[in-house]
Amino acid sequence: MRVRLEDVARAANVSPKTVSRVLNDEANVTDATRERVRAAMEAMDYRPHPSARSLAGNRSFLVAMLYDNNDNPASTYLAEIQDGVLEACDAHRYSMMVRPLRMRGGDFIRRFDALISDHHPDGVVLTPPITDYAPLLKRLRESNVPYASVSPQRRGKVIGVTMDEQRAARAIVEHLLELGHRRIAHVIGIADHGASRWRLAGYREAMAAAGLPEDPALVVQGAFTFGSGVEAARKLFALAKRPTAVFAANDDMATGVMWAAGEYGLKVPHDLSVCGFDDTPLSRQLWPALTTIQQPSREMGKIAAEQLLGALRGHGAGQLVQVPFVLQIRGSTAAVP
Amino acid sequence: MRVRLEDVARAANVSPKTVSRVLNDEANVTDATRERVRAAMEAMDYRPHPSARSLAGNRSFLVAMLYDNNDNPASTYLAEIQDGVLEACDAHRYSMMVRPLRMRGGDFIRRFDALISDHHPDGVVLTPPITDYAPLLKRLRESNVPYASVSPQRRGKVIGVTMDEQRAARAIVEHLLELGHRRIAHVIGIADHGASRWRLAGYREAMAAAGLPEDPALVVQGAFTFGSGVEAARKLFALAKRPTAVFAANDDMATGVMWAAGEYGLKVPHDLSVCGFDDTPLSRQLWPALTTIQQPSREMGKIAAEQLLGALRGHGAGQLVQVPFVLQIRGSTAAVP
DNA sequence: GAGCAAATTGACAGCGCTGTCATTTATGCC
DNA sequence: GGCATAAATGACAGCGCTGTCAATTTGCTC
Repeated sequence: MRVRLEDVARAANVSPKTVSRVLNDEANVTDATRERVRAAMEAMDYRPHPSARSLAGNRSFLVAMLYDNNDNPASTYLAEIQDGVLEACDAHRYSMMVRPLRMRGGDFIRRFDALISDHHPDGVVLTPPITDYAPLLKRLRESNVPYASVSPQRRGKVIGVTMDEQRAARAIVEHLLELGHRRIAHVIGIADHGASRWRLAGYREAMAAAGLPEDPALVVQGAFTFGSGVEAARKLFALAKRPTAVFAANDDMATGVMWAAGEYGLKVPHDLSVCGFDDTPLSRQLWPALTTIQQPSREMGKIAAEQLLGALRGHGAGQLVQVPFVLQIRGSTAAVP
Repeated sequence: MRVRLEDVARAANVSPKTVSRVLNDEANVTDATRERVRAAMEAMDYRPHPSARSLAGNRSFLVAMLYDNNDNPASTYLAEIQDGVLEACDAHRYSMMVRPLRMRGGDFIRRFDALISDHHPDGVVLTPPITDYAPLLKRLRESNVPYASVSPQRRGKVIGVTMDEQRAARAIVEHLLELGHRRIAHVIGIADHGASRWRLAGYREAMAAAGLPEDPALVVQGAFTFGSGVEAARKLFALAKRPTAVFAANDDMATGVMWAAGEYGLKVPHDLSVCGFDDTPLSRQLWPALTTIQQPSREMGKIAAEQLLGALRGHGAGQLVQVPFVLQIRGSTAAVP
């Protein structure tokens, strides 16, 4: 039979309420009592019943991770974030659920409300691009559900984790400039995503700093997908003055650019340097391997969850933590011929 | 304030217990009453409190999806399975949690027990290679936790979903044979995984059927990773009589083979045909794109979860459903020169 | 329409915990 | 040492449901 809190109380010779206090790390228990109760719990291998705790205490010990499964970023990125969130939740004995939540389609808010009333999460972790969906943020505040964001566009009072994507983008374009490239193209991601904006801004910043005026023909719209990278590249290769290097806003599109280069008989990196952003496993498996920006996604998921959990447990308000990036230089970029 | 079952009962002019019966689709409620209660629930947008239900009814409405995060298959594969499981759980108003569970390391069973006593899932979905880990299966039976498996090795009384991987492997090797290849190599996956065994068996079956004796030098051990594919390919390319085609047991290894081909100056598919297994998104993004076997992973996750949920809700015992595969012929395979 | 079995409905306790508030014990101060 | 105050502990109700079993209604037979 299951060991209940009452059994532990009897064994430690205290009231159930005191055991509950120890369980929840509450104040007003002498060290001696606390130790005795802890020992009893340990000895009996006591496991609190989550539903009972949740029902009586009016909280669920549940964190929901929300993602968009329609404009969603690469699944490996999400899987890594998820892994990090899970790790943090486990450490704090919270459980985690994942919720795909299609942003397009009018009933987004209704489905969010259903999530809340069906599962009562104590808090929510938002992943891009959901981090910036205003109606959702509004609803979260209204319903008083704490949340943390991974790479949100707006800073301010938001808690969670970011990386300086603009500086990273600038760094990768500077790498191309150092290799002697001047006609450097950029393939933009989905227009309103923060990732797209920052990466474009970093590109512009580096180009401007190098004294190169922007050539609108070299900045092409993409959509973060492989296919959109292929199409963007075709436009670029059809130009009279073709670029010598392309910086795509993510690895999938960069892969598309490399594919299109194959189509046009362009050798990477000899005839064309290509770089991406994200350092997906894929980027190491291409031939040649892709120069890109490594983002510590798993770590970012973990940090976002930790900020959320810290806030939930009243350890201060939580912050927006910034993590470093790494420029991964591989075979897809080389000096201009 | 939250709408409770009691409120619905009052509105429908019945006892709380009757509302509970309607909620749980129990027998012995007249159609008229049932309809009246349903209408009241609808009108009040009633949402049962999961913890209360769980506490009183001694079940959790929770399904746990277990995966191995150390020998784990490609993350996109798992992400798709997860998506399917989630879809099925949602449809039946169950919640889902994901649990990475490292198979190596002695405390596997202890961590599994912790999962059960911490979260009380009503059932478990197993993904490969965890599906075949005997100590776990034993423990599941002992603790009487229902489970469904995705691609289990053992058949018998197991419920879940499979694909005829041997026949699929045979089909892809037959495709190579039809292109005129005779020296066809195979790169094996991690030895004791069902996937590796079936795919090897299919390869052998096709070769034997074509009257080709097995050349041990052409069958190389890999480990399902990109790197192991590269290494396996180097061994193959170093042979005096190099193969004209390679069938790798998954796409990651096939990608490694293509990479190694680049190293050796071999053109795919002109000098070497390569094919894989799984149809990961990656396989379409290579140049040339990879001939491979498409597995309906998402669908498989959904089916496994449905079998489990069906069994949980007493709709019969559940079955082992077999799903079809599709041979995706792409640019990486061509006629022998 | 009485008599009986079967179907339907309801009363009530209790799942395992925590919130509230009362009670007991320790601590500090003159 | 006596008193005021704070810290520690406990009693008890109740969170929102469902299981058990008793009460009531319905349908059937003769």
